[in-house]
Amino acid sequence: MEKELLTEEKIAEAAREVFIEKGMNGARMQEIADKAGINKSLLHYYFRTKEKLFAFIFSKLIHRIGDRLENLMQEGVSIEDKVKGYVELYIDILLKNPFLPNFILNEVTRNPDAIFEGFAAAKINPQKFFAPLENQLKAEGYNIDPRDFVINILSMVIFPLAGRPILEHIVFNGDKKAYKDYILSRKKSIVEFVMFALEGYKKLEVRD
Amino acid sequence: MEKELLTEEKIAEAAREVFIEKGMNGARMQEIADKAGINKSLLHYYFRTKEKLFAFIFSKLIHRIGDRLENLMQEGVSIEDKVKGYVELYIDILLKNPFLPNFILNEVTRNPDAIFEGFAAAKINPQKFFAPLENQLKAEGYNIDPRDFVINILSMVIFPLAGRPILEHIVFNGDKKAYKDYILSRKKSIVEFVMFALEGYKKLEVRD
DNA sequence: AAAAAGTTTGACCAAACGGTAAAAATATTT
DNA sequence: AAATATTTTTACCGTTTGGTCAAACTTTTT
Repeated sequence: MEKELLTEEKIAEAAREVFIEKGMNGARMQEIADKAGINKSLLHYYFRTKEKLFAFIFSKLIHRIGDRLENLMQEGVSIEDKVKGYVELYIDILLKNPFLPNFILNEVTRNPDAIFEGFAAAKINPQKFFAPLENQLKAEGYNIDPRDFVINILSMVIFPLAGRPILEHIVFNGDKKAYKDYILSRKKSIVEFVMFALEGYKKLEVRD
Repeated sequence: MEKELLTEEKIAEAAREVFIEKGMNGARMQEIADKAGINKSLLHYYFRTKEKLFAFIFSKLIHRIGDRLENLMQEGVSIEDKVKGYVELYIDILLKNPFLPNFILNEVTRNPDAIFEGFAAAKINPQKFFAPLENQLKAEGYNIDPRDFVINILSMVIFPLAGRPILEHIVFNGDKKAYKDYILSRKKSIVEFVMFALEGYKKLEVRD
């Protein structure tokens, strides 16, 4: 009884890799089995269907992301330091997991309902997130919609990594090192760009 | 001879819709045939393989995008007006084609080589694009890396539309109208955000 | 050590898929 | 109108894919 730990973990790790790289549609149960060094039947023994295996992997992934978001909401940290911390953390994570952004964008489009159950289970709560942020922005004199603030930063961090092949080819002529150096340089330049923009919102009258 | 026009166009339109929504892997020849109101064999009569059909559709798409990019590079238009024009044009296009960003991000990851042949054929030339832009930015006193300038704007325009299901659910609690209104409001707010940021770059010393 | 429970394997299946071949229908040329 | 070329349909094929089943092997319980 209860010796299943090793095998199940090998499967989970293999499935995570294949799913993230190929997506639900592109992933093959055979490939996952091979990568885990086991039989395809054994895969169905542990996770009866592909759908169930996928749901399991995705749910774990979302939980990890939810936890990380939570950690970013500590009080007593200035807006600038939050921006800096967020940008650095996520660029590092995404550089190590190049397929993650596309994977999430994809699956969330392919099957929204199933995905959002995962979000709900991970207790990702936007109101707990936006309300304090809005207060802090106002307290530090930045009169910007907190949604714009968050979404603009998210965009500038994630998009260049999600669109890696495009940038790498079109902007950097296939020079992988130049691309990676550029992405790393964005740790500074995004913070700079955001803080310059925020400076402009200091001068604005309070709106509605 | 040469009556093939109608059928071929019906196929192209159906294929475009299915490919953009489901991607190359998710698309089914049968679904394309059904949507075009024809037989599956007839589909293979016009475009022998799925790969060929996909290449044809993708190539047309890239060409249209390349043309639009070209139009945005006219001289004699201020940076602010270029930002404004670009943001408005692309938000409108992407609102009408919700699956386009994810589709391109996806296919470019799935099969880069084939895709970049398409880019090359569409004569998308980054150097012709970045050099004049850098000059104009400097001429107007904005000491910012033109790559940051372009990529940040691209990010802020495309990402919230590529991640529509996520934003719609997490930020707007499934309220589609609230989401769409917000995206439309970004036509102004992105320009504002960018111009505020650019203001900061005016004060910077010229860097290498 | 026998029985029972859990794990792993190999052989196999039905459905879905991309694709083909030849007949049938339609249009074009002579 | 007969012959020719083109377009469309019908029926089918080989592979791939997710999934099953019973047998074999291993571990745990009695």
